[in-house]
Amino acid sequence: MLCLCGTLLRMSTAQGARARARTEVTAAIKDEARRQLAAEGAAKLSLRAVARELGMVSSALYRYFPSRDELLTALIIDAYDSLGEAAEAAYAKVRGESPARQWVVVCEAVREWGLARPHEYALIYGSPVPGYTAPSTTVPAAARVGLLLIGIVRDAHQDKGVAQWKLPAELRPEARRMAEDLAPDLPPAVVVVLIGVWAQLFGLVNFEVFGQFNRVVEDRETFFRHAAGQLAHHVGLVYPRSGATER
Amino acid sequence: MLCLCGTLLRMSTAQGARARARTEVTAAIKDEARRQLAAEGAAKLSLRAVARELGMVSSALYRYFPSRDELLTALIIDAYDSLGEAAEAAYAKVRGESPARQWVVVCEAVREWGLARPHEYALIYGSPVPGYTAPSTTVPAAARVGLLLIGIVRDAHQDKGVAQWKLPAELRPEARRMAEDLAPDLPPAVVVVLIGVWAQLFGLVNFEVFGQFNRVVEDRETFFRHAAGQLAHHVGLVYPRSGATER
DNA sequence: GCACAACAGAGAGCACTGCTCTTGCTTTGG
DNA sequence: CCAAAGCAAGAGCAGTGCTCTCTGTTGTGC
Repeated sequence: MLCLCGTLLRMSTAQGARARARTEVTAAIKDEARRQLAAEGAAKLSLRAVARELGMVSSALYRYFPSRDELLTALIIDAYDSLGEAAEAAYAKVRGESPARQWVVVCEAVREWGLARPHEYALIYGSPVPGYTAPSTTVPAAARVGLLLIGIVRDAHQDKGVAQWKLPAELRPEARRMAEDLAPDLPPAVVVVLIGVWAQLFGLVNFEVFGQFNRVVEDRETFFRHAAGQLAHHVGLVYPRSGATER
Repeated sequence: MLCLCGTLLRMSTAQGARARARTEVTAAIKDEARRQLAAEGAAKLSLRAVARELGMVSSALYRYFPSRDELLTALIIDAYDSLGEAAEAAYAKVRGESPARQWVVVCEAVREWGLARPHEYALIYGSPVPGYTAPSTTVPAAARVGLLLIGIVRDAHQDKGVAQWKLPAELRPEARRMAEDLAPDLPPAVVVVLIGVWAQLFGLVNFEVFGQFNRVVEDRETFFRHAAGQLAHHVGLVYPRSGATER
């Protein structure tokens, strides 16, 4: 036990030359893979090409990633983390401001991240590429943006309460379940709307990143800000200036 | 001119044995490709495997589709059409009923179509697979569901008017533009919300089809019906029983 | 300090892919 | 009836993921 702890500690802090080289090569592989991903898309990402570009033979690459799909999942996790970081950074900049503004700013950060890296975005919010389901190792990284959005609503709720909708009876048990799992301190009705709005946000970003808005929406930034504001309104966050949109 | 017309007419009505064989083989190829698509996903769809299964040699297949990507775009168009047909069929069944109900029923049809054929759904609403942008030949087929939704709102509007939101000033020019292109007979504010809701609908379906709701939403059908109802509410369609959801 | 094990890279090779080109054969239209 | 066009087949090229074997190298326990 203690011995194992010691080993782990030593490996993570003062790693030997070999271990360091390993992490460096691993990082180099992921970097080059990310470059190819950005250039050509996930479909054309090739292990051999990555190896070639790195000046090593393709079989050597399998010492670091047991398969192409494993490389891809590593990139997926990194992408989730990068997106989460971008969202959290945007959130940090508006910490003191109104919940609605925080919400819109985080949404815009997600959108901008996706527009800047369409292929990485496609990796995580497009169709799942490798097999069928993304391995469960991606779950924690994937949850970051969602948790951030929940946090914003939670703060607003603890502050002065959020407007909430009345749920139809058939949805109430499910709503209770979801609230218990995700945010026990929030009213079930809010959690239900939140989950829906979460998906809808990525619907908006998807359509823009994947070009479905081409020749439909022109001034997409303004449009998105408006839509994100409506989503905020929908989860009960109200703009201080009494609503940018109203009946 | 006349001669050409005659030729075209003859080709489309009483096509020769060769032409018939060609359309038959083309259909068989697409069928087999669709089968493999459903079984393994777009990434593993292989021209050679399709040819093998059909008992022909791979090079022969290039007489019918000039490349793998062309085959895929053919499948994409078919998928759009199939989805559009499903949506229109669902719409036809509730023609006389309230706009809100029509809306929800069409949304549910989209969801069910996607859940039944996740890979075909991924082809059209997931990340664009072939190169970068889907060729413009897919546009008309792609618009069917959107036009159907617009139609529902238009009918409701002509009937008794729909509730509409006040737009912020910065969005008004863009709103006018969008309304002019898509539905000149609808108020710009409605069109803006409609486009947003259109994207949000597919955000909901995306998350469900691609498994983002796994371990988050359990009773997904009820949840979706509720969310679709809220979207209807959002575009100004109101339930006859004074709203399934209210403040 | 040294032997042994774990590791890293190289190369060959397998089965597969998309795609091209050439070669015969069949159908079709003038 | 015959040239032209359409079709299938086969060989072949360049590329892919992945495995296996074979060398060196590096780190570790005795």
